[in-house]
Amino acid sequence: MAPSMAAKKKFDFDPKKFLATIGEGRKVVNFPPKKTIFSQGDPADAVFYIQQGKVRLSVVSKIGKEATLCILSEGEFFGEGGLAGQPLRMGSAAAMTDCELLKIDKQAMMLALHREHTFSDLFVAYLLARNIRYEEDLVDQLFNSSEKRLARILLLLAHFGKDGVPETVIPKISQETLAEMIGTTRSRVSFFMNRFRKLGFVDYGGGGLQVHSSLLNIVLHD
Amino acid sequence: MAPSMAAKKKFDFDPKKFLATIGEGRKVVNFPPKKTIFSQGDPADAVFYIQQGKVRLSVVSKIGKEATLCILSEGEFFGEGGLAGQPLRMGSAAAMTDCELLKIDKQAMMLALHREHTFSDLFVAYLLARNIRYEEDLVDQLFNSSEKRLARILLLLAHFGKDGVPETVIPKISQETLAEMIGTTRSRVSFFMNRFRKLGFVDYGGGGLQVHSSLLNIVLHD
DNA sequence: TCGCAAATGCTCAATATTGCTCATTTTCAG
DNA sequence: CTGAAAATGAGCAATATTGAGCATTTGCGA
Repeated sequence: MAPSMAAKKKFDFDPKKFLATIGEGRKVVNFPPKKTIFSQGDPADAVFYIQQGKVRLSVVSKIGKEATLCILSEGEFFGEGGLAGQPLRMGSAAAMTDCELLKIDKQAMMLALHREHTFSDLFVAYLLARNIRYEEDLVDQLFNSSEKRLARILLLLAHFGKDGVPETVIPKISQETLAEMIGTTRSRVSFFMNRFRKLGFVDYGGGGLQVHSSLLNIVLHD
Repeated sequence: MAPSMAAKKKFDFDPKKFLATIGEGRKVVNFPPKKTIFSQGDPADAVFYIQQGKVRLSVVSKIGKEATLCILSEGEFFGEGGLAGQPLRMGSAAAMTDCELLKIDKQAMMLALHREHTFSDLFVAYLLARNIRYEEDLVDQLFNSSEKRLARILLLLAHFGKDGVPETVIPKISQETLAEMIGTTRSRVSFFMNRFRKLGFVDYGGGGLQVHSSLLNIVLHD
C-alpha cells in the first residue's frame, strides 16, 4: 500500500510531516557506532526518536556495575524520562550502529503532545508498548533462571528485524552485554552459550550468531 | 487550596468531571479486600482508575509460580494493556483493601484519549511515571541482591502514603507476597526480615511493621 | 474462648551463581 | 600483515539461593 517498503516501522509515523508541525524544537542528528548520545547525569531536556539504527540504553550502579536495559530500533522513542519531570538522565544511551535520530526539545514535545492528536495517540501507543515490554522483562527476571533469561533475550534479538524469517542472525553483541541484559556474569553467559551451541540451539557459523528459534523455545518452555 | 484534603493524589484528575465527558462507557465499581478484579486470561476490554484503595497486580507462570508486579494506589490506572492491543489480560488484579474503582470501557478510553487533551496529558504522565517505575524495578533486579531488593521494597511500601512522615507502618502484607515481589523464596524473606529486625531496621511492635527508613537506607547504599 | 488455617521462624542438603584467574582466539587499526 | 586490545572458553573455591520439611505463632471466625 504505502509507497515505501519500510515494513518494520513500529508505528505509522511520518517524521517529515512532524518536522513541519513543530517549528524550531527539533532536528535530525547522526551518530556513528559506539558514540554516546547522552550520559547518566546529563540534563534531560530532549526526547529522541529513532529513524534509523539501533540504540542501547544502560545504567551504571553506584559500585560501577553496568546493566543494559534495552536495545531500541527504528520507530522507537527514548529519553522520555524528562517529560515526566526527571531533571537528569537516569541512564546512558549509545549508538550501536550508524544512527539517524530525531532530537525533539522537551518543550516542543510537550506542546506537540498536547496539540496534535495523532502524535499523542502515537506516543501513547509507544508508551503502552514499552510498558508491556518492561513488564515482561520484569516477569522474566522474577520467574526465570539465568539460562532461560539468556534464551529469551536471544530469541528477542533474533526476531529484531523480523520479516517472517524463522531463524535469523543476531546483530553483533558481546557476551558482556548479554550478561548485562539478563543480570548475570559473563562467565555464566559463556557457559550457557557453549551449552546451547553443543545442543545445536545456536550456531556461530555464517558471519554472525544464528539462532534456531524453535529449539531455543524448548529451553524457555522446558 | 482545593476544598478537599486529598494530598496523595498522583495527578490532578477530577473523576466527576470525567464521568460527565464520556457517556456510557464508564462506571464506578467497588471491591472488598481480596476480591479479584480481573484474572489472567480474561478479555482485556476495560481500563481501571483507582479512586480509593490498593490493588495488587500479579502474574502466574506456566509452572504455577506467582509474581507480584506492583501494588497500586489512589490515582493510578491499571489494565491498560488492552489499549495496546493485548486481547487478553496478561496478569491478574485483586483488591487489597476496600476499593472504589472507575471502570472505563476500552472504546470510551480510546475516544477520551483522542479527544480530551487534558485527559490524554494526564494519562501520558501516568504512563511515563509507570515506565520509570518499571525501569527502576528492572534495574533493581539486575543490580541488587535479594537482601537489597527486600530493603528497597520495604522502603517503597513505607513511603506509600507518604505525607512527610519519615517512618511509617507498612500495610498488611505477607512474607509470601514480599517474596513474590522481589523474586525470591519465602525462606529468604523470613531470613532477612529477622536479620533486619535484629539490627533494628524494622520493628514488629505497634500494630503493623515499622520501618526505620534511615537505617534501611544503609542496607541499600551498603 | 476454642480451634483451625495461615503465616512465620528455622534447619539443612542440593544447586546455582559469583568472582576471580588464566589461556586462547578474534578483531581491527596502523 | 602484525601486534595490541577485546572477546571468549574454562576451571575453581567461596557464597548465595533454592526447596523442602517441620515446629511455633498469629489471626480470626464460629
